[in-house]
Amino acid sequence: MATLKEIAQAAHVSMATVSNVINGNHHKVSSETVERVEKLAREMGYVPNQAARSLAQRESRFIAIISQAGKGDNILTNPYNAQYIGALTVDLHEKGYYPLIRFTNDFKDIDTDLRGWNVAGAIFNGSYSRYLKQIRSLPSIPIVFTDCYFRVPGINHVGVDDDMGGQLAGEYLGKMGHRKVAFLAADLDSSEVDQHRRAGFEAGLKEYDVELPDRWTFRHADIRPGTEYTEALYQELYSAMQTEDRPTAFFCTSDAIALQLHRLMGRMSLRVPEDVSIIGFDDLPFTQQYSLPLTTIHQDVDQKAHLVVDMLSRHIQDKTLPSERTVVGVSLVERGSVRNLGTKEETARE
Amino acid sequence: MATLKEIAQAAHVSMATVSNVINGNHHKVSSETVERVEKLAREMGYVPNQAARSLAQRESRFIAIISQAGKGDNILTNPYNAQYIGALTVDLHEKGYYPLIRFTNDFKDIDTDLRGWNVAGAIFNGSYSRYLKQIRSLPSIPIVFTDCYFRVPGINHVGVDDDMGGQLAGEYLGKMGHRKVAFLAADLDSSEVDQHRRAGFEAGLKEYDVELPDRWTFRHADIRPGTEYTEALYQELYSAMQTEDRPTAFFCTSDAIALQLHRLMGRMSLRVPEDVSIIGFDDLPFTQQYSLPLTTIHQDVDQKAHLVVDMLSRHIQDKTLPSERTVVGVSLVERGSVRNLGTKEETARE
DNA sequence: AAGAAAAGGTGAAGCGCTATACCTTACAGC
DNA sequence: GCTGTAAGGTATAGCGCTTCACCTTTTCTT
Repeated sequence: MATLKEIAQAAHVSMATVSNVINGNHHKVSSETVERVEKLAREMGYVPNQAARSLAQRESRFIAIISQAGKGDNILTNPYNAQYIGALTVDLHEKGYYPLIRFTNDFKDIDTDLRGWNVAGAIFNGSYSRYLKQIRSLPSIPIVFTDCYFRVPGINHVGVDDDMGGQLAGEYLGKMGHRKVAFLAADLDSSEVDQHRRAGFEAGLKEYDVELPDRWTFRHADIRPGTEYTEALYQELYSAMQTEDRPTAFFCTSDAIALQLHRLMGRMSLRVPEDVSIIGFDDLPFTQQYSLPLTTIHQDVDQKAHLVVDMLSRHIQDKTLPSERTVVGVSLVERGSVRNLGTKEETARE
Repeated sequence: MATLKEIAQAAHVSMATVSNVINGNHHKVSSETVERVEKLAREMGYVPNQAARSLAQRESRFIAIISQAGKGDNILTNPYNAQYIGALTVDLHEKGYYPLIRFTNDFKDIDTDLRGWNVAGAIFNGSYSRYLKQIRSLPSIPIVFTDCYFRVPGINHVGVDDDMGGQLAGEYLGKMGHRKVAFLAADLDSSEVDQHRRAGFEAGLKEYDVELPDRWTFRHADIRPGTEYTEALYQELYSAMQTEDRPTAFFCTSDAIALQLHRLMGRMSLRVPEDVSIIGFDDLPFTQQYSLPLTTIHQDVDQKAHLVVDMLSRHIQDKTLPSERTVVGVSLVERGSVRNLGTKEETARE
């Protein structure tokens, strides 16, 4: 509860000097004074008042983390978001920042947070392109966008090579002899990420002359069990799987969806990979605990968080830095959820 | 970027009046003035500066969420924490508060956060009892403790009926004819929650004259795959399961651990529930996606978060309120991971 | 030896808001 | 007509910190 003023009085120096000591501007202060002030501050249990500091500096140590969600939605139920936001939080703390977390789609909320708290920077996760004009009108703080595909210059972006991920999945299924494949996304219509994964998937399949038919593109999966969306998906899948002409493999845009699919297939008494193959996307630590050894596209979420925080903090420190774009690579992790149907070449070789 | 002062000038009223309008103290202002000021504020895009407000009021709209973790640990990897902290965040936003999230075990960090930001309240998750004296010395803000067992009066606490949960598990295994049972916790030595679940478990077993031997109490499970802790656990489990005299059932203190166990059993080619039965704890939405239909003890995490935020906000509004303790009930959810070994009575009935 | 520059320091204006004390007018009650 | 009080409003002193302009003394440079 001691204030900077009290420290100054006790140390017989000015507030300016104490401020310099506390903030590490030691070049302005003799080392004896530094020591004396630091000792006193420690003894008196001094903790700087962040509100006062933010007010005086017109900038806080907050970084806004904005993630898409409806009002009242708990997006941390999704393990990808949890892992990613947790990693961001850890990295931010290490750089002396605090995460200001807001799960919303409402631009008014975002605006109020960003301006009200004088945040030092912001991280936008998801497809916020429709708010582009409004985001541009914000006070000019550094922003890093992730999980989105803006088509404008001058923004910082950390992306994942979604096209390549899709392509790897497509090529792999092709190589394993699958010619009738399906695609399953959480929200294909509004997620640019999902769209790119699909495009890459089609490209990968094309190398093996496989087409992805529209009727086997499932656009709206819900990862929670027992919701109406999940039931609707089940019905859709059920009718697709009951015909003789049915897909032999599914590419899902996340592991969470892949596991959901696995469960729904189980309800139809279809086994993975014996009856149907599944390939996922993400390869989160938690997924690996599942009994199903899921073949999936690996992305390094922790590294992504690292890059985001690093990029952002550099742009906060030097506002003249030109905008940057980084893409995190992906790789295929072969486990056991895709069956090898054999092809002419493949079987010949073995 | 407009300030309150500018609104005041534009509306030809004092700053005090604008402040009253913005903060809803309408009883001091005529309704025409209210309308005029609100209109102007909207037009000028006014957003209150939270730092200035916190400074003037000596209290911010932040609620600190303190959760146990080592430095650098991403506790949101654990799905229970993710669900719980996500739910807290949503509930706090609905009441106009902001979560100030800190994952740490270091009291200095906690102290700095709480005092530096002038938080309105705090939520401590985990076994912080060793810091009791220091917590008591904090500026007197309302605090709610969860997932812990303090033995002192005067604190607010929202707990889960861990003893009952353990007991239900014990009784159930007893009823299903299991006489050789094991127990698996994440961190039995330092988690009071785990200790209570174990005590309840023993009590439940005792009703069926079953004992929980010490050699079958596994204290340190790691939910991540492939870590050295996990490998160590595997070795321990392996030697326990290779003898003729081996446990037929396990009670795990969380679903995440139960899934880990399931996986490790799979590595030993032991099937659940055919070769070994497993009962978990938590029943999170995400767990239900797992292919193993896990019998588990259900706790309502969302409701818990609700109770915590409600209790805390009441205590913030009225600091004279006496301390409260609430316990959230649990129930057994029977799925299919426990095998019925049959007992004299049971088999007789069927 | 003189001037420049570096080192070490001070004072006080403000950042944007809240809250307290106080002021004015209207009018109800007797 | 006088008082009491409610309604509607104002002026301003902080909250705790940073920062800028400025001041003094010491230490080079040439």
